[in-house]
Formats: sequence, C-alpha cells, structure tokens
Amino acid sequence: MKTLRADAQRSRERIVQAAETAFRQHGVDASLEAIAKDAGVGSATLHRHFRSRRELVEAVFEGSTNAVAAEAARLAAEQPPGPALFHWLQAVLRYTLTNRGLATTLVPLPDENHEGSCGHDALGAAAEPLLAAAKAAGQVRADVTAADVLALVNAISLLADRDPGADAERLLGLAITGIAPSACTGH
Amino acid sequence: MKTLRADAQRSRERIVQAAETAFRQHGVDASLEAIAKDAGVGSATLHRHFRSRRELVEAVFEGSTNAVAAEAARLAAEQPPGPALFHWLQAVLRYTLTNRGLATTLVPLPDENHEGSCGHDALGAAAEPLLAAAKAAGQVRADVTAADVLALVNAISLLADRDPGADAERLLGLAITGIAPSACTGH
DNA sequence: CCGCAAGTGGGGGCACACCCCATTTTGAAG
DNA sequence: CTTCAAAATGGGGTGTGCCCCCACTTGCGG
Repeated sequence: MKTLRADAQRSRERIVQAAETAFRQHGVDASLEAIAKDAGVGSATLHRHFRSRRELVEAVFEGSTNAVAAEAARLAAEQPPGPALFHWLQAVLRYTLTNRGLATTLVPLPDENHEGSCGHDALGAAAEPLLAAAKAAGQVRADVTAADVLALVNAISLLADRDPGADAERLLGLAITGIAPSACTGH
Repeated sequence: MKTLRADAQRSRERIVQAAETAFRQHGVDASLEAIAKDAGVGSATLHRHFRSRRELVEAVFEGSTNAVAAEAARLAAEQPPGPALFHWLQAVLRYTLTNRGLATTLVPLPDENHEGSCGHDALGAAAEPLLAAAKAAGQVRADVTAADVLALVNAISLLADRDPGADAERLLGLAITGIAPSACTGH
C-alpha cells in the first residue's frame, strides 16, 4: 500500500460509510451501484477501490471484527480457561448474528492467496491462546484445534443466517458439550 | 394438484432433466435461461412451472433426498441405535457435500407456508425414529431433538459448501462427541 | 506554476430474472 | 370427426445489476 492520494482516501471512506448503511438496511447483497451513488462516486471508482463485493464487506466489518477478537484477551483475564473460551465463542456467534450475511465473509476464500486481509485470521489468532489455556486446564479435548472451533461457530452462523428459526446459541452449546456423550462413533 | 395437461407434464420433466445436468456442471446457481433453452422451452414456461429457483432445485433433488431418508430405516435395522444414528448423519452429510449448493435448499424457508415440499421435512421424519432409539439406548442425551441434529449437520454442510478446505466429517464427529467433555458451559 | 501520473465517472456491454400477451395445443363434449 | 374454450407456450420487452473502457479532472512533487 503506497499511500493513497488524498482524494482517493476520501472516496474510499465515503464508500465504506455508504456501504455500512446499505448493508444494515438491505443486507450484504445491497446493490453496489446504489452504494456508489449514495457515496457520491461513480461505480467505476467503487470497483477500483474494492475489486469484489467481498473486499468491501471486509472493509466495512474490519473494525468490529477486530473488536471481537480483542474481547478474547479480556475474557481470558477475567474467567477461568473453560468458560472464557465458551463465552468468547458465544460472543463471536452473537457478533455474526447481529450482522446478517457477515458469516459468509468470515469463511476463508478457497483460493485466496491469503494476504491476511480476511477477518477470519484475526479471529483465529484470538482463539489460539484461549483454546490452549482451556486445553492445559484439561477442560477441552486435546485433539481440537482453533480452526475446528471457529469452523463450528461459523457453520452455525451460516445456518442461522438462512434460518432465523434456528436457535444458534443452543446449537453451539450442543456442539461443545456433545450430542452423544459416550463415543458411539467408533466402528 | 389437478392433473397437469400432457404437454405441460412433458415440459416439466424436460426442464427438471436439463436442470439436473446444469446443476451438476455449474452448480445450483446455473442460469435459468440456459436451462430453459437446453430443455427446449421458453423461459416463461420454466418460470410458470417453478416460481423460484429454489422450487426447481427441490424438484431436481427430490428423489435422491428421499433415498437418503429411506437409508435411515436400513441402518436402523442393521446396526445398534448409536452407530446407526451416527452413520446416517454421516450419510446425510456426504449427500449434501456431493451436490454443492444443495445444503442451502435443505434449510427450511423462514416464511414458507410449509406445503410439505421442502426436502427438509423428509429428513426430519427419517431422523426421528433413529434418534428415539439412540436415546432409549442411553447413547444420546435426552434433551436433543431431531431438529437439533439435522440443524447441526446442515450447518456443517453450509460451511463445507463455501470452504472446501473444511473437513466436514471431522467437524461432525466433534459436534457429536463434544469439544469440551466436561460441561464447562454452566455459570 | 507546470506536467503528469493518479484518480474519476458516465455510459456502454453483457447477463440474468421475470413478465406480457398473441398464438398454438390439448382434450373433451357434441 | 369437428369444434372450441381453457391450458399451455415462447419470443421478446423491461428492469436491474455487475463490470469495464476511456476521455477527462485533479492532486502534488519539482
């Protein structure tokens, strides 16, 4: 990033702001052209700043995603490892639920060259220490990874995104404590 | 349903057949117009038979969904309750994974007036007895419902749909046996 | 103050969903 | 077999949205 020109920077901010409003009102599938018009820029400008809808969505939610990631440290300091992890996962879930469509952009793009932009990474990094602590305390199975728990939360978010009738928090609770306590999954 | 006219019936079948091919090749987001053309009908005809893309998708997958539902009975007869349930859930998961995009249509439509068409119902009905048996055998927690387990499978399907890197079967295993064996979710 | 690269936006191309309505097809009654 | 009204059809029109081209404007280092 080689220092955007001043006017370009302004355009970018206006677009993100307009997008934030539009996403809140019409979901993340809001018309990009409408966003451009609201922002007072041409659609070409929007497309130059954000090559894809996804990029725009990530820019809009970057701040709040980092805030949720930061929450992890706070919880780790205030609660024992097990509950800290659980409550943080709940927080992540609630966060995605309050922004319909956000869940979709938190799952890593399959072919992404991984330039670190994806908000998924921030959450992954935040989960790591929480999970490690919970494992050390023997409250979480040793063979579970941060990617696993995040994937599960994300999966539930995606479901709740489409089916408002689903009780996402309940499902998270079930996934954590397990549906079948006795391991009947073997042979 | 008041007996479609013969030609209408023929059109309908040709559309479903063309759609099946198109969905396999381009996913469930394939162009409806292209499907209509392949089927040799006008786009208006397609839209009259299937008021929405979703309706068409459901028609295409109706048969195989019922087949998976039927599989439940077979497993129940051949295996003890616990493994039967687990293996059937695995089967449902694999089924959705082999048809990218299918997972989306298996989640019930929020406002649907529930005319029974939704393939979700068939799976729900199939899950019920399996789950009841597993509960009776004490291999599954008593507070879990059929809707719960299916929701979890569906959630994982949705995730895997978007992130091919996710190991869906592994996640299902985790959700069933639980991430945190000791219930650290309390207070 | 100048020049030019960075930045801009209107408008065009394209693809798709969805619908209107003149026309054809069906099938049952006479 | 003829007739004909209702059922079914499909070409084409409309609207919307994404994306890009390219002539034009603007910030800013010299």
